[in-house]
Amino acid sequence: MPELPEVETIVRDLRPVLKRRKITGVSRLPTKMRRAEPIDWTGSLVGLSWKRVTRRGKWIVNELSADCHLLIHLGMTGQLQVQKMGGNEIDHLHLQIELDNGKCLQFRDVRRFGAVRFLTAEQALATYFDEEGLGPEPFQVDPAYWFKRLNSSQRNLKALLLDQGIVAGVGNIYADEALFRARLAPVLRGCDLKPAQAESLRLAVEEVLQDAISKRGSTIRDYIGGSGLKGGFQNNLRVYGRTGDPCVRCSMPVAKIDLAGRSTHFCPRCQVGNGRQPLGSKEGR
DNA sequence: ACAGGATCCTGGGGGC
DNA sequence: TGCCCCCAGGATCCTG
Repeated sequence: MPELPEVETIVRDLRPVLKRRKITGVSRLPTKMRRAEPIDWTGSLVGLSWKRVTRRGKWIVNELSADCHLLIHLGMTGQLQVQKMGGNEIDHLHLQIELDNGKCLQFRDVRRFGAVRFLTAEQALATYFDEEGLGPEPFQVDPAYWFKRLNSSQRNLKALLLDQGIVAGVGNIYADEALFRARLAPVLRGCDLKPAQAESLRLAVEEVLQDAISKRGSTIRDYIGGSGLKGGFQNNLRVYGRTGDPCVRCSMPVAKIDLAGRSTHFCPRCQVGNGRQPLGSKEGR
């Protein structure tokens, strides 16, 4: 389930491989993808070449010539790799872009929760994400903005972290991990946050994402990097997927609840809820 | 405004 | 062995 660190890893892997490559053909079209745009993919893409590969939130941004952009969202099971042409047949291949060096960029997505968008020069990228309501990058969050966005909401912290309009790129794994690092209970409401707690959460989000990037992300199930390598951060997760294991700080068993429609892992003892106590913890006020 | 559920989608795993 | 059911969760939509 790729979140920001996994997407960043893929972007870094693909960047040198796609640099200046020209598109010579499109041999698999994303027609089975959900929300697939009914455009002429071959006519739009063939002849264009890569300028840069970047990332915005969980989106992979391919900057192409003629000011066009190919945006790819991996959803939950998306994989993006460059392979040699004529390899083994691959299941769930939804986009195959042939390159001028005998290789191809393959977008595979078993569950089709991902998305592919093509933007022409007229559909400027500069305004696209703003219009989509995507929030700031986690490493560029203004502390005043952060406190205001959180503190003006009655929603719980888990839901706020998952909201891509507040901060882009955080998913279920790193939301739980950031809350653990900040010692804040996921059920705590934004409006209950004190400024210092909001700030420690902001820093925890930055820190956990940075740590995960340095380990090439977490491979829980399907994720592989752009070079086919698995991530290494799954071994550093402190609460996600560790239900019942002793908390690394206080040895209380890690709890799992359903929150904001997602499985949510936390330590009931050392993640404080400012009075909002989920499972009989004695912490907080 | 917010919570919660349903939806999309498939493969893996547990239980029987 | 085989079958059924549940689970995973990114984003979006709908309802209460």
